[in-house]
Amino acid sequence: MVGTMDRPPAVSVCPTIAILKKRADFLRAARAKRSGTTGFHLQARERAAGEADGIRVGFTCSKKVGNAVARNRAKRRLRAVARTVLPPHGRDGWDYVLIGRADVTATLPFPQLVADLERALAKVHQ
RNA sequence: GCGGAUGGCUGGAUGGCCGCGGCAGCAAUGUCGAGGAAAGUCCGGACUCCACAAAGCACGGUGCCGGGUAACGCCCGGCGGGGGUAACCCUAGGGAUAGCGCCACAGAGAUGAAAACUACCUGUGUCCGCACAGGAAAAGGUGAAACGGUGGGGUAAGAGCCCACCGCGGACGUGGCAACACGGACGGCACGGCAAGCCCCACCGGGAGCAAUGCCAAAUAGGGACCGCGUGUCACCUUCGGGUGGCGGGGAUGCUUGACCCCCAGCAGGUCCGGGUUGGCAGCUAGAGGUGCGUUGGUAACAGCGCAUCCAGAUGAAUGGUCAUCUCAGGCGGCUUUGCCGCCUAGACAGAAUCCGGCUUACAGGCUAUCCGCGCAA
Repeated sequence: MVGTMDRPPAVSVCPTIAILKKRADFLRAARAKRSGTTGFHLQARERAAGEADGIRVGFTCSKKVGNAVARNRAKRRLRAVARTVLPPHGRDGWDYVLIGRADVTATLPFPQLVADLERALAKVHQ
């Protein structure tokens, strides 16, 4: 099992991770870089100076994902993936938005989701 | 044992590692954290704001009877009707002499009855084929329904014309709180169905909803346009400023009438446009509370009392992610074959959003109680 448990200790590299709550932030992120994977979509944006500190992340699961149970489950898995991957791989000063997809976000093996996010981050950071 | 009927319960378990929200705490930490339907948003309430004398009309809902409840369209018990061998199930089930409307097709005729054709009887005529007049409403044919049915008497032929039984209506009596049930003098039989077509009757109902509502902060404007009312009148008092009363006008959130009340030079009210915020706090979770046990009343729903116990409050929205083991169901394989082991797959419906009581709908699998029919055994 690769991505599961042996993460580096979240000390030096790890800035605080905040949750996006404002609709405006989501809209701004949607106009920036994006990258699709099998399990989800990633949107990422480097904030202007002085906007906020740390890494910020938001999650979106529309009605297309399914009923309330399916949406919640997809969102929770995305949250778990973000918590695993972002501390080592995310960049300070960026906003990330993870968008769930119908069926696959809830059913794909967890290690694959982790690998997907790592790859997608590398892509948008270019 | 097989088949069936009606309820009730459950809705995977345990443990690592990593997390989230509320509360308490300086902190460490502690503690609590989705459902039987949280769902659909279909009823009923609590709560909040607005409106509110009252009456009438309109509109909407409910609709056998009795009870339960904060209330209900819910629940319990009973009655009528229908289905089933039975357990049991289904049932919008007030009024058709208040009125209107409808009853297709077929049929002569579809609702106060009227009776055409074939057929029946009598009379007259007759070219012996039948025609005309009258009687009758039994038989035939249509239809879901044709104004009682069967048998007998009776008659020219017939007919409730008469009689018996059945059906129908039914004064009255008995039982029941009632719906209703049972009996039934009498009536020769008239009085069809549809009210889930309008309607009538009885009862109930003000409107909008937690994005209700209240407070705070910030920011911008410190606005523009339009509408509506309008400088009443009389009497009395007066310190001459004004005050009181009557008349008149205006004001009622479905409409009309309208008691009381309020207003009638205030610089206020209403509508629209433009601009800003789309933040925080309260409401916000303990209430007609749930559950269990006991007890009292009641057939029951339920109510009273006692004890114990439990009680999420998020707001881009917490209550989880992942791994393992076990459990349960199915499949495959193996073996030491009433069983055991291994591997694989599957574990439903579904996520609180102010809170309660219901209803409806969805649901893998499992457990359980009572009852009925058949078969076998005794």
